[in-house]
Amino acid sequence: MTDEPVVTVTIKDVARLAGVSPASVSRALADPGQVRPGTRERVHRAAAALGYHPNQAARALTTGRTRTIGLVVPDITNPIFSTIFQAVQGRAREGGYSVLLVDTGEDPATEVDLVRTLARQVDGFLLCSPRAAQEELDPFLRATAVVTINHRGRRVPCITSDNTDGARQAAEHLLALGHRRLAYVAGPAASSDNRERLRGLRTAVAAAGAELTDFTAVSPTYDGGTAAADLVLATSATAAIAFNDVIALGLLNRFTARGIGVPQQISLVGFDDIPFAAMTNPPLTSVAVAKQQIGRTAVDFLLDLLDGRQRPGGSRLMLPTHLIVRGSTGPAPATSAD
Amino acid sequence: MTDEPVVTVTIKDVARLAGVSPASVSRALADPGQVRPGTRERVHRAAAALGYHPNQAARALTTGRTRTIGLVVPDITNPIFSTIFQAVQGRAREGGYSVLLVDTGEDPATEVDLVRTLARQVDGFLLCSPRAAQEELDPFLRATAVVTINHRGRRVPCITSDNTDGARQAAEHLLALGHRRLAYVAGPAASSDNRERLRGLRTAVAAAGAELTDFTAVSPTYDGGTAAADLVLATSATAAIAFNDVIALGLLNRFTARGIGVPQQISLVGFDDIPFAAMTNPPLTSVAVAKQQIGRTAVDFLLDLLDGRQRPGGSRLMLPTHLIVRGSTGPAPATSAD
DNA sequence: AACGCAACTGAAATCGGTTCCAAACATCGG
DNA sequence: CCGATGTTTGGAACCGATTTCAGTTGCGTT
Repeated sequence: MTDEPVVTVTIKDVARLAGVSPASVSRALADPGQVRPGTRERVHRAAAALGYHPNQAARALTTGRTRTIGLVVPDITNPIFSTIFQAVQGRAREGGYSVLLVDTGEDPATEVDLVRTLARQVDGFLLCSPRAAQEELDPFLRATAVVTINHRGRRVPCITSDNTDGARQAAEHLLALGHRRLAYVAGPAASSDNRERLRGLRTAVAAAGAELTDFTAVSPTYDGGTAAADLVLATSATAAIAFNDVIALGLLNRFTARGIGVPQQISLVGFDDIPFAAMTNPPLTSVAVAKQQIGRTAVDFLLDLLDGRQRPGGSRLMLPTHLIVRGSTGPAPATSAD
Repeated sequence: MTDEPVVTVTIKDVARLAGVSPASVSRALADPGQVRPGTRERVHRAAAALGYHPNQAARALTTGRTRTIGLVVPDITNPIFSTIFQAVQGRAREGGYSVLLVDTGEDPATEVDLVRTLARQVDGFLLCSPRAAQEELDPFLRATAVVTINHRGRRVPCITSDNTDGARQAAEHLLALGHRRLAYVAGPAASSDNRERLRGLRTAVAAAGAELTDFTAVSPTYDGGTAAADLVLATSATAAIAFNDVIALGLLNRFTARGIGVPQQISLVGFDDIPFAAMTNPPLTSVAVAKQQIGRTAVDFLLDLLDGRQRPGGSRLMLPTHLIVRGSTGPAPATSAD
């Protein structure tokens, strides 16, 4: 049992051991060019010997930088968000940042509240699929650095997916299979993703002279999907598109439970291409988004913002989407062709 | 466009407005009993008027408390961990704490490394299903407050599930269905959960005079499961138990892909009872653990530790598990009864 | 009215870094 | 060899809170 001293080792301890002033230690560690090679060497050796790790709180106090970024998501159990988290954490760590994850439970009020109380503790926020109204969040966008993900804000840097095109791909796939009556199970009204997906569907469906009905799911969750399933079946739609895969899985489950064959009687398409989409029976056709790149780029944008760097291409990026066809979509049933 | 001052409002500003000293503001806000009702009233009004939020970094510097706890998980995309995160965040927030989520990517070295570098930034850690060897983490257990989840450490407070009993329930369920040759697809060797589950199976299977083969999955993930599926089929086992549901889903997928009927030809049981387990076809029989209570209690234990409170019952809790029978388990195939 | 005690308040020290400023030192050209 | 210049370095102020310590106030006694 090593009885190592649990006392905290401060910059002064390092300074004493290295035989320099605390100021020099700070410089040697932060900006090696400021200090003579010999001194730098001694400082580094001393720091290593003592196992010195700077106190982030003290550093934050003077610099005003916490080196922490807040990632705000509606529901971390949705794999789309946990995957984005991993990408964010990876990139953040490369830049020396930690990630404070905030789950708002899909509740706009909670979202606003948490952002407000945490605003002073982070250098900036990554707002992922915000559910709160733009106006609610506006005050913070002014006071704190913010990059939005999956949401096209007014003058905020943002990373989005090409939802309109993804929706078009999904619709055309279904239309090509002979479907003429489609149903869309929508997500949160505040979600710009949702609006864009709906718009993409409407355009493609209208161009083909087909029909589109839309419902709003109670919540963009599995249970929201099961609840919406019967509504979809009550229409005579032969294909359903869900706002996201989690809803789609809920639909699938309820369809199967009611003995409706997928895709024999109804085809089903989701969004996001979460890993579980490939595991269901039948596996789910889905519109894939670039989760990794979304997460990494969002961090890049935020760090640029914090460091006052200007992006050459501007801080708005729209990433392409692509349809992944699996077993949940098939030809429209012959019996319902009228 | 409201042109509100974006300048930070400090305790001095509040003090000036309230006509008292900063010290009194601090007292009025922190400990209302210390200060006269009239003063308290004025301070609160001033703070509210200015929208004062104390600077956490400054507070952390004097108090030595960051009011942040670190939750370390192997893989946040595994729903068991994201669910635990939600429970942890909920309870932490009630106590005025934020949660720094750390995903180690199932890598023991990363785990040790991240814990080391973040140790100074949090008041304590919740180590969830740690993959690193006990000795590796020991130094931190001394220096930082730590509560382990899903891992029985030596003298560390811990929250675990009754894995042995859960495994027993699973085994007896299968034995009752007539299965005589079982296979266990194991998880990480460092996981005490894994060891206990294996032990529980061994005991129950031995008592019934049946057979148990075990394999170690490449990783406790979906892909690990698909990879292990063929190994399982190569034995003549009629039932497989997986270390967790994610592995089980991988097995299920591969079984289905190879045309093996579940449960007609092979029965399948997972652990954790993640929401997706109910969504597959067939839905997965699984051993449920008390995710919510695990997360909440872990926070309680950690806060007790930080505040120097002593738990009456000691800081070790084992929560019961229970088998949830779904469609993936059925009678052993008659043809293979020998 | 004077006294003692308790409750309240403010000044100042402190936490552990960073950074400005000025002093010390080294380097170079003339 | 001297002064001018540029590079390193240490001292001290500062960030924004908390907390100790001592001083002030208010109140109840006698």
